[in-house]
Amino acid sequence: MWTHENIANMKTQLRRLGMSYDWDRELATCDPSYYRWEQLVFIRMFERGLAYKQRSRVNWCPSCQTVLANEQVENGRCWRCDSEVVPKEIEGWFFKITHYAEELLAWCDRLPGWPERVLTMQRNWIGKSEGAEFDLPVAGLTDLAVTIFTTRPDTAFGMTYAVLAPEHPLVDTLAMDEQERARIAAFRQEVGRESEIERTAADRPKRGIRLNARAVNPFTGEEIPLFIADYVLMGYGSGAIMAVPGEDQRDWDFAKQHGLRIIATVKRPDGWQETQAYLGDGVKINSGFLDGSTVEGAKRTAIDWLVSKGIGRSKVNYRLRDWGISRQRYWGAPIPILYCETCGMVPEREENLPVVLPQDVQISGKGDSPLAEVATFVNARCPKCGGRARRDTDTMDTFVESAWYFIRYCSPRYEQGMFDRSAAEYWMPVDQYIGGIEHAVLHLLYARFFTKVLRDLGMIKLDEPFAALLSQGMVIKDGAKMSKSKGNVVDPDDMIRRFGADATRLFTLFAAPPERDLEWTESGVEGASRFLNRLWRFVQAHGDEIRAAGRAPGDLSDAARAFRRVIHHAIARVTVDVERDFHFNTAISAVMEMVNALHEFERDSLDRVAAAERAGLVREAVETALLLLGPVCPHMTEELWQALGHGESLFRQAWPAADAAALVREQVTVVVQVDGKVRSRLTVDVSAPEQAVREQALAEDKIRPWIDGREVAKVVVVPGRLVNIVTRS
RNA sequence: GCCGGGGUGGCGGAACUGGCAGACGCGAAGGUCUCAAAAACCUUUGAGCGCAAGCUCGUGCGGGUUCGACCCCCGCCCCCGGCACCA
Repeated sequence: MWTHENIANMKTQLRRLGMSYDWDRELATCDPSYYRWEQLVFIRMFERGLAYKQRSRVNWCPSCQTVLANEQVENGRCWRCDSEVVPKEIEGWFFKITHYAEELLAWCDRLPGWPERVLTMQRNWIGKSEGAEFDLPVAGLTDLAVTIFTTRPDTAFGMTYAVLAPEHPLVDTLAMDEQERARIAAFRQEVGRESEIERTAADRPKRGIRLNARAVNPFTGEEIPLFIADYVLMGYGSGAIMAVPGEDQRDWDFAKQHGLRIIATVKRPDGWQETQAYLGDGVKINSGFLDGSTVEGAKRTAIDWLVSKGIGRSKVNYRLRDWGISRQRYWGAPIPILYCETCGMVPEREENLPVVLPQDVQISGKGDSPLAEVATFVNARCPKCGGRARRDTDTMDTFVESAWYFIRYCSPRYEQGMFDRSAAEYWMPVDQYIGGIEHAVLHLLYARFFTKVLRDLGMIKLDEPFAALLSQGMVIKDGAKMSKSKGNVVDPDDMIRRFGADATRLFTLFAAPPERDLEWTESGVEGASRFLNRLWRFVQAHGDEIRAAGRAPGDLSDAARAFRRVIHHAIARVTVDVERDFHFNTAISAVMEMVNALHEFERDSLDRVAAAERAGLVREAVETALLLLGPVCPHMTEELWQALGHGESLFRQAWPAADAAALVREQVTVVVQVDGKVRSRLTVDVSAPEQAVREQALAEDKIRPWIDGREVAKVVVVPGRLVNIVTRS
């Protein structure tokens, strides 16, 4: 209900602003007829292991009472409500987006229509790092080893200790007695107490405790101490590291605190002070068989050695984590999985889809899904054996719904499947997608992932959903992003009431190019309104003249020809700006220039231009202005268009084409510079030969004093632009 | 720290492929109309100097390339965004 009311309000507002959407393709993602296909895809993904359930530590928003995906946490806070996120151990569903990490990354180089900053954000988020993984045997325990990941296998000879994440499962095995177990438990508690925000605060002293067990550095055969420390995270790599304090700043800090040995394995540059780790390039030293090679070479040699010994391999790690999609909310598509007492976890049968979100749900706020309270929903029959079964009570992240709606748009009423394949393959990919930058690693990443999943399920031949992306800026008012919580929102209805939809639209497009933030100022809207009023009044005042006017004659006076050039220049400019760059701001300014010139022409031409010529040009200018401005200010332009006696709508007219002949100039102004400084201007025929222009420039009265007594070393002539006279004293 | 984007008048922003920096709009100042105000219209509006013609300076800072640099190159500074004890 609430959702449908919101949709209705939003539609009213969009209509009021005169937005032309194809409402025939409208769809609601909360409609079971939409999300049933999502449930079907979920089942397909489940069958292929792309959707799986796992108990793990997740991000929990205590205010929304739900799990959040990593992408939905910003600086330790919920993207939606800004509350501090806490860790919580919970069972939930995940989509295996990590399976596509490499492809998602690789395609970042094949999306030339996307802004660089969005691609950068996605690359950062995926966070590929290449290195090696290998085992450190635990001293005295032949069958036990700690697997570590490093990007610097070349520094292995400098490994003077190793560190496991506090939560690392091996830690329990390594603990030797009750006393040590107690120390570990105490340390874990200390670390676990901290919030995400505290834990990620920069420059925090590294804490850790030493284990009784020791490991062996396989490169040197030496025994080294083992630690657990808070600076090693279970969620990345293998949750354990080799520590090389000589070449890693974190290890250096920790080693200094605990009095551990530091070995340099790369030759330092001259004058290097041993006050920090050395991260640069250089020749390997103190590194056995790696000595003498470069860092890059040593990395390869070290990996080859690990492989030959059978204890390690090269390894690529990604920062990207699987997409946690379970939500404990009362919206989003239900997860179509049942738990049968005899068959276990079973997906719903396809013919039983959709699993519909029940109505009349009580919100308990207990941290459980509200659906768990609805007996008629929870209790069901096993699709396999018909016995008693329980439904999964989580719903899918609503980002799943938005991850494919654009494909549904291609055939919104299609009932035989998620989409009509031929329609989808005809329309997709989206030629030009538009969205806010805040979705750089949310929606835009999920949509790319989901598209690839659909492709691999054999449903569509499509690698990427969006060929080109325009990421618009935010609306800024009084120095802050416009938002309800900041209380600085502008009510569109209020703007429309006071200035009209056209002026509101005109200002919005005029104030800045779309990819930049838009600074909202009321005086700017007033300015837009002023411009439109001026045009309105002009057309009212000249209506009769325009309606009576014929076409302007072919042979025009100079003044008329100059003005006609402005008209056609505007057409050319607007066409290019809009079609190529979406730079409506410069397009609009070109129309404003043209309209300004129109006022001037009307004022100054009375005694200089013949009446027929004048009326013809005024008509051409006004009609062109209306056509060019039509998409921006549809209401007023259509009304004026009709007022000028046109029976057919403005929006049924062809887009104007610039008359190449009108753009031609017979004469141009050429700047004359002496040593790069503008000293004079010349008006010359466009066809004037270079030599003549040069001579004319040199002969100029204003130029002579600047070159008298100096030797002219060189004269640069740029046809139609400038003459630069270079002198030597 | 790494990666990306930026830095141009009082403000939002223009400047096409290296060729007149500041288009267009806002704001401001002065004027016309008016008893007055609003609206509208006209003029001025990068800084400095000058009666003027005009001159000098000027696109974050310092260098460089070039006849010529907001634009290209090198070295910095600052702002915004992303990532970050990620091994």
